[in-house]
Amino acid sequence: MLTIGDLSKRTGVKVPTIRYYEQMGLISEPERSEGNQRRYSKTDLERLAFIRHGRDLGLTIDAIKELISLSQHPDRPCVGADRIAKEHLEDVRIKIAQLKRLEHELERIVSHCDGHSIEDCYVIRALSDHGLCEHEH
Amino acid sequence: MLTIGDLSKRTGVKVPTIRYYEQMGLISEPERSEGNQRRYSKTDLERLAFIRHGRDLGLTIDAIKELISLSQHPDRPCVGADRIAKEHLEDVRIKIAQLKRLEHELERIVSHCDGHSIEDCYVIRALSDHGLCEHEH
DNA sequence: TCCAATACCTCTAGTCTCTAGAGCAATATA
DNA sequence: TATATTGCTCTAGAGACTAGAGGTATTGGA
Repeated sequence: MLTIGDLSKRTGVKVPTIRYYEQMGLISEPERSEGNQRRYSKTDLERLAFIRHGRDLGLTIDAIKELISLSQHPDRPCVGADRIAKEHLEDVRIKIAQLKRLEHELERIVSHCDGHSIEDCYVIRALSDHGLCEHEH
Repeated sequence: MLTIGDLSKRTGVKVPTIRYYEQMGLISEPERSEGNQRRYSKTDLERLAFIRHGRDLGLTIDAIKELISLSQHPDRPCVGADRIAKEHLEDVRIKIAQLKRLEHELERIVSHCDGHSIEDCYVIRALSDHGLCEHEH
């Protein structure tokens, strides 16, 4: 039996976050000690590690909830889980593309800056005038 | 004189968002019509376009505030503005690198999925067992 | 065994950047 | 003039936590 602090240390999920996950229905309400403190089993530890891992990969709470519910029906085909992962992959790729355009734009802006007065500052001017940008964004 | 709706159409910033920016002190309180409706000048339009542009580039409200206050002292050197842009560029690069690792991980997870039962689903297994990942994350 | 330190409890509110809705007033158009 | 559209304020909600107040349990050392 682990205390919430133990669980936190082992998974790297902060204590208030664990309670938050419980509230959101991601983990079930654990047993309690006589003094009303949460006591966790090894199963709870695994579940939380799963959640942590999903969050690290950028999945939303809802996506993780769905995966958990899928994983509780081991007989069904796993197309659902596959779909969630694929959709997320697509989102990640779009985000990368966006950020790359942004990187480009910022590089251009920064490289034009000569460090003199604000009046001529390319950073300020570029922000004021979209026309100075290379791409739409 | 522009109404808030005109301003919204011209800048692409939604009406409630404009009011929110006013509340946050990003734009000054505009004049009002006799019936208490906001009326904006061309200067307000430029300021809002500046903010919009900054937000599109991913700058925080605070960073934009700082840039605005810098731009109001045109005699000072622009190292401040330059620093803000450079720091942000660095953040963007870090984010891109993170997302790329993630993309890689997700690709691997998805490609292993055979579409059969959950029991053998690589998506679920990968989330349950960090050891199946290639990198730390 | 007692005391202090630490960890835990609940509850509320705050973070950030908006977005949505209720209920009502002003303005524009036919 | 009647109606449609747009505007107003205020409050609450989104997502995923985080922080703090005020109090209780548990643990380790003297």
